[in-house]
Amino acid sequence: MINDEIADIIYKMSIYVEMNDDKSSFFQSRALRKGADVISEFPYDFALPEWHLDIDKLTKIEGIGKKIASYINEYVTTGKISEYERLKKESPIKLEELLHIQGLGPKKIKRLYNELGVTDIESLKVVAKKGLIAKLSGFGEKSQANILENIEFAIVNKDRISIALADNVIADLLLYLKKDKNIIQIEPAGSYRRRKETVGDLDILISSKNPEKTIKHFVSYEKVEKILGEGKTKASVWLKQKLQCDLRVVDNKSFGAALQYFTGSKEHNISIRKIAVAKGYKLSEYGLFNRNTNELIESKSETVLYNKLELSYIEPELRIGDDEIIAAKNSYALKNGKVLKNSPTLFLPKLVKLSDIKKDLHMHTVFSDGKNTVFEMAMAAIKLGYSKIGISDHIGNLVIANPIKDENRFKKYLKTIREANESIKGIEILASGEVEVDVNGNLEFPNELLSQLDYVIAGIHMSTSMNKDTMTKRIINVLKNPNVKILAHPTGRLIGKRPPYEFDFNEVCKVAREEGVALEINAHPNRLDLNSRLVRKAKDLGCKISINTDAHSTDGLLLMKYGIDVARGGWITKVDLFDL
DNA sequence: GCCGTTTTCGGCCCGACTGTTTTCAGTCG
Repeated sequence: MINDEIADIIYKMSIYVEMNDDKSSFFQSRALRKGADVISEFPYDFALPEWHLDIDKLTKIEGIGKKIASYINEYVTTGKISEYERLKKESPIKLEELLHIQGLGPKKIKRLYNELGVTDIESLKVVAKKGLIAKLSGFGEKSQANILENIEFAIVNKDRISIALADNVIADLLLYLKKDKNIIQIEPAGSYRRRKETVGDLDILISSKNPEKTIKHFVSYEKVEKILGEGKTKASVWLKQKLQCDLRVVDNKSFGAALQYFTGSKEHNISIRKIAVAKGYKLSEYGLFNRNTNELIESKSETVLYNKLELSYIEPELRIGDDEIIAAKNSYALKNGKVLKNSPTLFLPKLVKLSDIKKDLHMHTVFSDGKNTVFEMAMAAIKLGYSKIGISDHIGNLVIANPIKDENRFKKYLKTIREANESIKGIEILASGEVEVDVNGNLEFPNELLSQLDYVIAGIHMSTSMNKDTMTKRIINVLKNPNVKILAHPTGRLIGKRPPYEFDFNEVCKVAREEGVALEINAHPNRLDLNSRLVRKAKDLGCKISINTDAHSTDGLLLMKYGIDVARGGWITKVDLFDL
């Protein structure tokens, strides 16, 4: 999303500003940094005209004033922020390069420049090797050695990783951590707990009978490549899986408050803390306190904490600092018989769970590019407790996917599925196909034949870089095909690899609702398409959502949980799901 | 640079850790 690009630039601007020593620069820098945080967590895409063109609307966002609003507008319309270009050009220092080095911030970088002429990693290396850094006041041998060590370390890229990869890393780490018998409670927090599609680092919260021993145990994990910090209550390490992991140990009686605090999002927490303040409380990771007497009110569980603030419990996936808090307020009031002002319509949803899922309508077999047979897929689905699956091999001209292209193969395909359905008990096997959509929005296979299937999934894989209008028409046209019941991975994005294609999402949702076509959440962790934000929008526009794995093997069926994560982030309940 | 039922000037979040000093500034989340 363009928001991340803007946030990144404004964050860098904050650093350039912070290099000035005066007090006003310090606060200016902090405001910029806060703005960058807000932008990166903001749930709507600033590329949408209703956002970046409307300066008044932008400045209503907490933390965004006139200046930052104009930066957003400028970046979306011109692709750059001239103030940033100016700051960068006028600075003799390759700041962005040097900031990658752990332990170097704006202040130290500035002193290294003023006193030793350091402008980039290369010149830093030279003065460090000469031993000049150790001689500076405030620096020392240790600092110099760390800088040299961290220069090598800075080369490693620190990209966000997919939630699926994070799941693997965490599973192994938790297994190890739990060997420490001092641990009372242990829970991953942060964006991992909020089930974001990618995570930048891992946060783990622990309560322990012996915090220091638990920390020692943590940093001794065999997959720790480097200890970044180690204290009495927290430690940070860099894992061999190229991921930072922060561990925090708290007193068991503050576990709930700490879990709430470390789960975030930052924006959500800021809103929650404001409510606390308005009610005469103070909220921190140590608990909810009476603001005047400092008396502890509650800290054991998240639920009671939210309830004390007259909010219903908010599921982590919803904690983005948007309207979930209003919904929680309304839900709480309704449940507790309080008078609701202005007859609100927004309440917290009862989110869909993995155990609610009893079918998967998008999967491939050996008929196209899948690894397993219809029989094997069906058996795997029975194991998962499903009552229904839809076999949906590629049909059309998508050559790389070994598609079904001719009538003979199509008939054989259909016959195989029908026979499997007859012979395999305990599950209903539907015949479908992921049919390629041509540039005009027609299916690449005769409709008379496709109508013999139970339903068709329309899938766009080719000619994806057309302009917005043409793409919108293309999608709408295919939605109007009476055989089509599901639109596969609607935006075509591949996380971190390919941006979504451009089309009018509102218009597509409108037609999808009219035509009774469900929009897919493709549960593959590389796709997660639609994303949570669009799912919420589709739901609000009355569309049904179909969560499918697009499995190409029996193992692929297990990825359903990632689709559920997205659905939950998009406020999806059981009734919003597509039924067939 | 942002914000405001004590507001348009004068405040701005904070706690843990590190490395340096010996009480603290800088960094990080």
